[in-house]
Amino acid sequence: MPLRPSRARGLLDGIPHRGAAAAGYRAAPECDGEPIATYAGMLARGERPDAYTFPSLLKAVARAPPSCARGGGAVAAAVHTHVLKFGMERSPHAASALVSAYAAGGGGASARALLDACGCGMSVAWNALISGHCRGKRFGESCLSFADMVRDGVTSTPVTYVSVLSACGKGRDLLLGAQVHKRVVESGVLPDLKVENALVDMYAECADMESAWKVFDGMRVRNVVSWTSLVSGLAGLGEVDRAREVFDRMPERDVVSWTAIIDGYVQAAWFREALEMFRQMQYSNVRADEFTMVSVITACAQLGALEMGEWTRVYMSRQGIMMDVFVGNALIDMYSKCGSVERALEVFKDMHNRDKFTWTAIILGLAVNGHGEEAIDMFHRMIRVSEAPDEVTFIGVLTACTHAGLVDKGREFFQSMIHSYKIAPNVVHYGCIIDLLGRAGKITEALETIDQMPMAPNSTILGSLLAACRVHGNLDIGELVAKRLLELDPENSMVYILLSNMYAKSNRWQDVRQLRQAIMEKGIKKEPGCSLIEMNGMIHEFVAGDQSHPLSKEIYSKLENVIADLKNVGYYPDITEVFVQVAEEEKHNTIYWHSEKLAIAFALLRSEPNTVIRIVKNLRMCLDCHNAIKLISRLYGREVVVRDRTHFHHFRHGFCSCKDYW
DNA sequence: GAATACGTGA
Repeated sequence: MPLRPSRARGLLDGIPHRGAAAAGYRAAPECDGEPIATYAGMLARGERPDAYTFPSLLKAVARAPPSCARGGGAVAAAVHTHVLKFGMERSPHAASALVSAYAAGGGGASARALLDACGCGMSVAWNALISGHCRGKRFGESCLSFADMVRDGVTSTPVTYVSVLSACGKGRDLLLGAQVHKRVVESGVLPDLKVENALVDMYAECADMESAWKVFDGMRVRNVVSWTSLVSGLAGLGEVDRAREVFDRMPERDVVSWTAIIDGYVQAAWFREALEMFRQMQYSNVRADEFTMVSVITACAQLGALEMGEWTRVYMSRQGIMMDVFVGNALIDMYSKCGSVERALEVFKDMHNRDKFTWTAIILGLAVNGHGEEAIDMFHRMIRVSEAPDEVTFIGVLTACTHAGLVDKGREFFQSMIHSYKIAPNVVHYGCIIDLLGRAGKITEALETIDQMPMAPNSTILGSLLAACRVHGNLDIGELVAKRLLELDPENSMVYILLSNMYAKSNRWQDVRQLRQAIMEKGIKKEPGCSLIEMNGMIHEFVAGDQSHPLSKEIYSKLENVIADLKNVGYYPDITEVFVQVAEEEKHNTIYWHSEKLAIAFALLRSEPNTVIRIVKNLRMCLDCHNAIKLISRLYGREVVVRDRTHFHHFRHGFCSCKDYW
């Protein structure tokens, strides 16, 4: 095992002769470069570091951006060089810190070698190994290290238990967690607040709430951490209501508890509740931090709440909250999901540290907003800076090919993903390929691909092929796909809508009637359409036919005027996708009152002229709304962005970015 | 004064 650090890259090279800044280490704004500069200054003054210097230095560089040193524990190695230079390798303090840093940075072998060599303060060094692996997200390694420690007969301390329990929880290893619990009880370290908290958290992370409560109830002393573990455990199980009850019962709440409940709402897709909790948090005198803001920005993204998303940046600068890589990534995603690629790109360009999430977010953002070629360029840039793409990155790349109509390129990327990057395609990747082929009109090939997939197609895949059949007028395969789709998902009202649309297009009115009959008989209900629009920081929700908005009267009369205007330029309502069994005239009303039309009427009433109208819809847009909005964008000179369940529609000058394919 | 518990992103 190498005890000498292998090629340490950059981080502390040149110290003490030059300052830290000249040493190839340029602290990014969110990265605290202070301790390194301090260390450099110390050496420059001829002072010798002592046993405590290196642990604090390592703590500081643990937060260094990955671009400074990547993999294999290079950061640890850089510091290791200095430790050796000053002959401090026998210091248990320095050695333990190094073990931890090596393990965290992926230098498991070096960490182990160092541990075996240092021999003193055994428990602490083992603890460092276990927790280091945990910090590096290698939970299995962490657990194995604990097993080795036990086998070597090294005494476990409370810190050992806390570290290994944390690894069990994060690695979802309930079996080992329960075994450690037994040892904890036998060891006699209880009662110990931190160990008990680690137990509660381990059980909560492993979704065993019963055991978590049992430990919690048995605790003589509890603190905010004990409570927060329960809150996040419940939230993680999707039981956000119960999480909220526990949250409300907590004797005190800190920023972590608040973030846990806010994020719980986000994970449960209760985005408005998440924002409401954030509002309450501001009243509670607990300051938000980067973690909180990531959840808040995510909620804004999902709601399409661009104004509020923008406001978070003002808020963060006022509150002194750093824009770290997590926040930056969340912002990129938020702008993308609000249909504002330009702003997403601005954030991307301003980011000093980027990781694979950053690249993936911008690739996806460009791709779904119809900038396929630029997305592919980004992918190549990502490869050039040696950031390794993963399966999500390829979803972005394949989506980009779909949007740019690059069938062959998409196929190439799919192959290179499998063979060069050794990523096994999942059902989503196949979905992209089906979409790619379907969109290009290669319906037969798409169907063949579905049948050759190593997994069963889901309703998304079949649905995308059905949509392709509609656009390309392939009724034969369309009927086939619809049948398979209904076997999979009998309540799927979209199937009937698309199929009926195709029948109508081929003048098969008898089939249209039969389809309608079938729907009536089966009692299939269409999920109500719902559109969100943000206005002056408020999120307004419209459901089809909904009259609950305070300005309802004005909105409906505005809508009537708009429809009259549209009819003057040749609009005629398209009711081929209307399924309720009512008179023709009422069918017209049904589509006039679709939620996105109400939202647009509201926007035309209340928003500033020339501003972009942004709507988020829960379902696929209907044909009629798509036609109507194209005309509205031309007639009123307004840009409209609609994000529906699967696509972005950027309407400008009478055209839609989806080129009528969705 | 080394190792330790709760909440982040595509």
